[in-house]
Amino acid sequence: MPSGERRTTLADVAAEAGVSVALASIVMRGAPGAGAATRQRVLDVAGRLGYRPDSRARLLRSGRSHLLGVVFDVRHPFHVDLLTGLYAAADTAGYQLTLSAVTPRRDDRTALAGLLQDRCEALVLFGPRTPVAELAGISARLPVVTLMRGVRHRGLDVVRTDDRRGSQLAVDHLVALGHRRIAHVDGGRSHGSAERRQGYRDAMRRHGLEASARVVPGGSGEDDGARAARLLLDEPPTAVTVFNDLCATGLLDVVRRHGLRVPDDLSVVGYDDTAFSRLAHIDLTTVAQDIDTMAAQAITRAVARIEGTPVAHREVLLPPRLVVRGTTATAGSSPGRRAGPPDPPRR
Amino acid sequence: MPSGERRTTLADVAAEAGVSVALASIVMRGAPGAGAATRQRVLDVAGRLGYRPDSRARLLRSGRSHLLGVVFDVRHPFHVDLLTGLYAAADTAGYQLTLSAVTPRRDDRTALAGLLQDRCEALVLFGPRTPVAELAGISARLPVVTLMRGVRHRGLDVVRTDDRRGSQLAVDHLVALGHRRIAHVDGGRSHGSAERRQGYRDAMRRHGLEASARVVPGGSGEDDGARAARLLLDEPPTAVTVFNDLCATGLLDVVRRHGLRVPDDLSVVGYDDTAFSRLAHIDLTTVAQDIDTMAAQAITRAVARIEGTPVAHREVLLPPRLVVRGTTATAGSSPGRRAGPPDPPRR
DNA sequence: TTGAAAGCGCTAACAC
DNA sequence: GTGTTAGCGCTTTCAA
Repeated sequence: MPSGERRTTLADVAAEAGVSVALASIVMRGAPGAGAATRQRVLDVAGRLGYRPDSRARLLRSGRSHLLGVVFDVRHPFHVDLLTGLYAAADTAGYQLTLSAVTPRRDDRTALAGLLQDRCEALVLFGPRTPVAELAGISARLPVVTLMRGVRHRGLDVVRTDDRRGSQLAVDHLVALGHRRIAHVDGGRSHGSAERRQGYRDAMRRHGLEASARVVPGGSGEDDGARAARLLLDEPPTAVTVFNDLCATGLLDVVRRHGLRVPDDLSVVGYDDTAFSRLAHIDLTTVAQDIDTMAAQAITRAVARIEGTPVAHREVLLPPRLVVRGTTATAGSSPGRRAGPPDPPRR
Repeated sequence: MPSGERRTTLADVAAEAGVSVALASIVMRGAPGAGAATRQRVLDVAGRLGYRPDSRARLLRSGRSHLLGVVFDVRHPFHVDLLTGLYAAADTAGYQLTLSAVTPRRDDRTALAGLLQDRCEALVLFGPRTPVAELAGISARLPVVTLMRGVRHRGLDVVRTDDRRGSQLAVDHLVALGHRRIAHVDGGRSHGSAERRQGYRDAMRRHGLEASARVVPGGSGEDDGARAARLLLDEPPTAVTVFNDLCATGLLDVVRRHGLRVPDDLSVVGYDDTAFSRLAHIDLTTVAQDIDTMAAQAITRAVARIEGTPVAHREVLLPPRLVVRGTTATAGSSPGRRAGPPDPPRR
């Protein structure tokens, strides 16, 4: 019956070990100032009693919480992937993470409010939809680091991938394969959409291909990709860069049903290196964001702000990386599957 | 500069409003026992000062935390999907969730330890790999609800899908389509593997098909599916049920490359209804678990244990549901894509 | 309806 | 080395 006895407190341990609470506290924290024998005895008793320090009481007293609040969206696989690196980085920096999720039924504001009550020392927000004014208001009380969203405000730190550069990498890759008629499927109102489109435009211009540039309305979903494919089909290009991977799979499906072979007739580049892109079945060439560095930078920033370390720039722009898989090939290439190795190692 | 002033406390609000802290506390909690005018005044001051109650201090004093600890694994999309329903259910029950993630670099034990310090009133564990003995030990101190793992222990609550029944649904579906030579790709050491295999065996026997039953070693990854496909290829059945969706995609990829058409030459049923299975490109017939009910049941259980409400059974077994998509068709069917509606209504 | 006082479990000064 | 004292921000008796 769990509700029966009170749980073991530091006082219980101290009493059992025959020392004062303060001394027991010193031992439990691993702080200097306790005899070796005593230390061992207290530790033994604590273990035997199944003692677990109460982090709340501990933090309440010590003022600091060493807690970093994280808001992520369960719908975005990329967010979830980021958590791995974030935990590792926080651990290294000596901080704990407290997670609050955004779900289809739980918005940004709710997720944020929960963290604010938990007395986090800083907030790490994954692609927040919260208005900048609101974020700014919060950042007046505690440091806020924004990931994957280019908010421009002097109180907010931003860590994001250079999406413009990412699109350029995609176009450069296709041009190197001999493509000239390269289209771009837009992301609509999604974050990063404008940057990715601009990167495409820049690259086309740089290659002297502005004349054959073509931007088709798309979006972030599979449906959007399918719709874009139909628009493209009247006068198909030889290659296309797509806003993101999910949209790209929608496009792939439609063009294949219309008899186009990928990559023989059409090369396709996605964006984000979403988990499913790696499936042998999809095997999508895509632009990857450097997840681990993003995570590390976010934590570094947050900690620097908390501890008052000077930080040069408010915004960290990370270089993207092209992951070449099976949906891109040389322009006008003959049928046949590429012979290369499946995937470069990750992580 | 966020580090400047101390944050507003209840004492500040009380002082500013000219009342005692105790009274201010009553107002902030919405507890009865304060005059309407006073109530309004305190609320106004709190709003003006941007006061946020400190949950830690509050919980420390009141003893109860109304906090439910959740351990999930970032690698499992299914876990992430569950969070949505879990937040909703917890909210309804008047509890907060505190999340702790398992990652490739952060194990079950670490995730659990973090929550234990946070003084959760109960734990909800998603497919925990922790040894039963350890879980049992924890459950002596606070209620533990396990999801998606059939631990048998009198102190642990279990909420899971009837995987045996799930495999049977898959086989029944295939038999109804006229298949008789149906194989099963095993999940190896993964959780649920034995149940799913047993369900397959039961169903084959029930249909008088034991003679043509065939279990091929597989696993939970795409590679495992590919390997299984090669084993199957020497004497291919007309249909196959696969341990999970990821394994199924690996199998699909290989059999297609060997010239087999799906579903014309081979029907394939996956398991889990993982997000990518819905992609038009993959369009996998699969067995779905009832995510929302699982979430609701988990919370209901946890809360019942906390509040001492009697609960009939330790284990809740939820019925699975078959989702028919494009990888299954009648045995020996001629080429052509199925014409039916995309997804049938539940059950 | 309101306030004073005690104390949740712990840490941080300081004394011994 | 070790114990004493005070108090983090809040809720909770209990008395006024």
